Amino acid sequence: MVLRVFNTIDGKLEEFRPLLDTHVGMYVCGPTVYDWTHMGHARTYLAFDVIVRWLKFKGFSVFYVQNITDVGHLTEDSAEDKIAKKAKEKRIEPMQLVEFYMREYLKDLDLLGVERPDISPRATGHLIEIIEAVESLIKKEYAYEVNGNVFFDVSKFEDYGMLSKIKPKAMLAGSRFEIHPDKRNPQDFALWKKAEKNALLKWWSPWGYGFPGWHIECAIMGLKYLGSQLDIHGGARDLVFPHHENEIAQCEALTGKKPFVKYWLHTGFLTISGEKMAKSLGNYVTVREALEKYEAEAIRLFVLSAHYRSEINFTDKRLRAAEAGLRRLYNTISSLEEAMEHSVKRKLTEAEKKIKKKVEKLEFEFVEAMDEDFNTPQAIATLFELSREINRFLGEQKQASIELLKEIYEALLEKGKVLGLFQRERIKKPSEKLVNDLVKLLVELRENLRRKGDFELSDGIRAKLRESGVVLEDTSEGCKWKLT
RNA sequence: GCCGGGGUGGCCGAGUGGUUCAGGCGGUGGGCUGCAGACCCGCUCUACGUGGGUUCGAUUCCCACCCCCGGCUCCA
Repeated sequence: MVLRVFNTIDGKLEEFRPLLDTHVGMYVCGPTVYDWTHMGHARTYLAFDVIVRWLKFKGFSVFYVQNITDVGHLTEDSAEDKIAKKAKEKRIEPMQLVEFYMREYLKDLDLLGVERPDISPRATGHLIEIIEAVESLIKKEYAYEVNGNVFFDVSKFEDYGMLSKIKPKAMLAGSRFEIHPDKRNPQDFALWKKAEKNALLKWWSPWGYGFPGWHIECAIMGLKYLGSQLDIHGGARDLVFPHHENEIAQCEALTGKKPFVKYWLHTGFLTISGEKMAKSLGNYVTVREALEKYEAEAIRLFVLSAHYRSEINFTDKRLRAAEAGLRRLYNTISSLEEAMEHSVKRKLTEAEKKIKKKVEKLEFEFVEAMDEDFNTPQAIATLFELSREINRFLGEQKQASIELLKEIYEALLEKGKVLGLFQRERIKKPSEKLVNDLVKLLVELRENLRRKGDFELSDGIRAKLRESGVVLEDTSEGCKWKLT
C-alpha cells in the first residue's frame, strides 16, 4: 500500500516517494533551549516520532536530524538573545544554560517515549559553515552587508512566498515589526547580525563581531547533514512563515537546487482553553508537570487521538479519558497473556478461524489509516475494535490455540509499538509502600482471626509470611513485623 | 486588512455524495458475578454552524453569511 502525506507547499495529499528509493532524509526544527519544554512542543515531537516510526514500519530507512537552537533567537521587545538574557538573569554562562535545558529537553522526550533523532546538531557548533554560507550568498548577490549586518535580499529570490503563500509586497500590511534601517527592503531578513559590544554571544566574522540570524542555522544544518535536497522537513504550523519560507530562500539560493524540500509537514497547535499554548502567553504546562499528573502513554494516546495537523485542546477531562482508554487496551493485553498460559496446541476451531480473520481485517485497516497521512485517530479506533473482538473471543473460549493467541498478541503489540504504546513495563516491581500496605492488611486480618480464636489459620499466615521473608512478632503492644 | 485552518451526537474526535458502520470518554439499562471490578450486549431523541443552490439524493460539492483558532518577522 502506498503512503500519502499532506504537503503544505501545495496543500494536498501526495503519494510519498523519497528522492532515493527507500532512504528518507528528514529534518524537524527543534527547540530553542532557554527554558523547560512544554506540552505544545511535545505535541509536535510526539507527532514526528510516530511519523518516523511509521516510515520505518513501511520499510524506509530514515535519517532523522533535529537541531538544537542555542543562539540567534531574539526576544520580541528588547531584541535581545533569549539565551543570553536568561543567562544574565541567572548569572551563569549562556552555554551552561543551554546545556541544562538541552539535557532536560532530551530527558523529557525520553520520558514520553519519543525516540531520539539520529543527530541533534547545535547552531553554535556550525558557525564556520554558517559564515561560509553567508559569504557565498553575498558573492551570489542574494545577500548584502550594511554596518556589520548581513541581510538576505528577498527581491532576488523569485519564489519567495511559495510555501506560506505570503506575497512580499503585501507583507507589511498588518506588520507589528519595526523595520531595521539598514534593510534595502522591509521584507529582507538577517543572515548575520552585528553584536553589541557587551554581548555574551558573539563570534568573529568577515563583518566583525556578530551572531547568526535565526533562520540560517536550520538551513545550514539541514544542508550539511542531509544534502541539498531533503525528503521531509517538518515543524509546527507557526514555523511556516517566516522560518521555513526563509530556509527555502537561503538554501535554494545557495545550492541552486529546487526544491530544497520535497515534502513539508506541519503540525497543528496544542491549545489550552482554546488558545495556543505558548511561552509568551504564559499559559503553558511543562512536560514535567504533565508527567507528574498523567502517565506518559496516556499523554501519548491523548496527543495521537487527534490528527497531527489538527488543533488539540489540552484539558484534564481529555487526559483522563485517554487514561481510561489506555487502561482498557492494557486489560486486553493482560487477558491475552493470561489466556496464553493455559492455551493448547491444536488445529484452529471455527470460532478461532473467525477471530483470526477479524484480526487480520483490523490490522489491514490500521495500516490503511496510517498510510493516509498518518491518521492516528482512525488507527487507534481499529485498536479499540481489536480489543473488543479479543475480549469477546476470550470471554467465550475456555481454551484457545497457542499459535493463534500468540499471533493476535503480537499483532496488537506491534501496532501499539508503532504508536509508541504498550511499552510500559508490565511486570511491576512492588513499591515499598505497596509492601507496607499489604503486610499491614494481612496483619489486621490476622488479628481479627486471633480474636475469634482461629489460631490455626492465623498461625498459618504467620508461617507463610516467614517463608516470604516477613517476620511477624506478636507482642503485648500488638503485632510487629519486619523483613528478614 | 490580507492569508490559512476549522465549526460533527453529553464531551472528545475520524470520515464519506446515498443504503449498517467510525472510535473513545461519560451517562444509563441488561448480562456475567455471593458482592465489587474487569469484560460483553443495548440505549444516549431527526449528529453533522446558518441560509440558499447543484443533484433522484448532501454532513460530504458550489455560493453567501455567522462564529472560533492561527499566521502576517518571539513561537513547536
